[in-house]
Amino acid sequence: MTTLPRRIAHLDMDAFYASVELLRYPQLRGLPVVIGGRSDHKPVMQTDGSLRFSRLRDYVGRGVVTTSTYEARALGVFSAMGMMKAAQLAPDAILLPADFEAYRHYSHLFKAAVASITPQIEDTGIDEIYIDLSLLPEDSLTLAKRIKQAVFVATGLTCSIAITPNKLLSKICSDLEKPDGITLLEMADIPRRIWPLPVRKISGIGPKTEKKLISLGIETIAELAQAKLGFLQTHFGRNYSIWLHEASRGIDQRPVITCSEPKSISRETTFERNLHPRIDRAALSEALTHLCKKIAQDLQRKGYVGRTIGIKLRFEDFRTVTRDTTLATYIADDISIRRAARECLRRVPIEKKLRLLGIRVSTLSSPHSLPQISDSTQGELPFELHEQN
DNA sequence: TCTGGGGTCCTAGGACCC
DNA sequence: TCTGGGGTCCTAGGACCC
Repeated sequence: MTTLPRRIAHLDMDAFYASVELLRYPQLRGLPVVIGGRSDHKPVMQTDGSLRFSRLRDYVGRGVVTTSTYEARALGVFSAMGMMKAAQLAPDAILLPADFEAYRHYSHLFKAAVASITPQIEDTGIDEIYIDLSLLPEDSLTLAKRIKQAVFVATGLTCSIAITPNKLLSKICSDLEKPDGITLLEMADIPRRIWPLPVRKISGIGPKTEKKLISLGIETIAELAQAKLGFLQTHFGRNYSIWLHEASRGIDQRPVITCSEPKSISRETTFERNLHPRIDRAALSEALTHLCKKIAQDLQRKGYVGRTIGIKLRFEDFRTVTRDTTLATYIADDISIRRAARECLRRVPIEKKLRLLGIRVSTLSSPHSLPQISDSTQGELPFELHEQN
């Protein structure tokens, strides 16, 4: 029996957060708009009933750009850029705070629209999914158009879709015709369409690896494909080298994963100003308490308990340290989380000011799916034996 | 340009067990 | 005991993704 080539789609919403904001504020269409920063720059209603929007030039403080419209991108403003730099490049751009509740709402809408066509969907983020189309009868172009139409009808938003034999290629290709694009690609197209691209276009090659590859004289995916596996292995780990070698040839056997459980739940906060471990002790303690309460709510809302509690600290020089501890029992309440986090904190020597504090809960389990204890030991082991106080 | 917040996966060493 | 080898769990850090 021969196996048919797979047909995997990657669907990526176009400038998702910014586009959702434009649905709400259509008067901003065509203008450079930037989403990000703190949430104290919401539009203000004027006495004449019109809205007054903040401008990027008015922004002061920490924060990065979350998303920008294509008009703002044309001015050089991209995701993850510091707000202060963005303000220099586009001082007149409209500034809006991120509204994740609204984005999650539209995320549900577009995913439900695709699910009405096929349930073979892998969730990979708020604004993107993979879809396994292998078993559908229609040709790829018809499917791409149908999916885009369903998404537009459900949300009023456009997306870009690529359909190729695997996730790696579709992920690269959904970006090639943005916005509102359709890209179809087969293995035979790789030399012409994939190899000329810079290595960074491969999802999994980040800034560090890109820099290292360039220093080795490898800038394009074609040059990566020409590199001998043995050569790569002298500069990268064994597994990563094999992956680089295969990725450059468009090889990727990963399946579309239609359901998965979270591995960790975390909350972190960057302070408005760096906090001194002793002088600002009260503020730090308050931040810790707040994070623990939030994460306890998250766990409860999502129906998880966890037994590994970790902290993350970032110092003013940006050095980051983590500590975690695994308990004998699963917990989900803020008091227990805080107690474990405090123990972790005591193991870090803090000699610099702090800019970030984070809390993470991992080794998760759903309370109803906890390993059952046999009747004879119920109520004895392991829960009470190791109860922490 | 001093760089957010929520995640995943990988590596590597040590403890501990058989 | 001058010594083995595999498996699992725990911890810390790093790269990467959206």
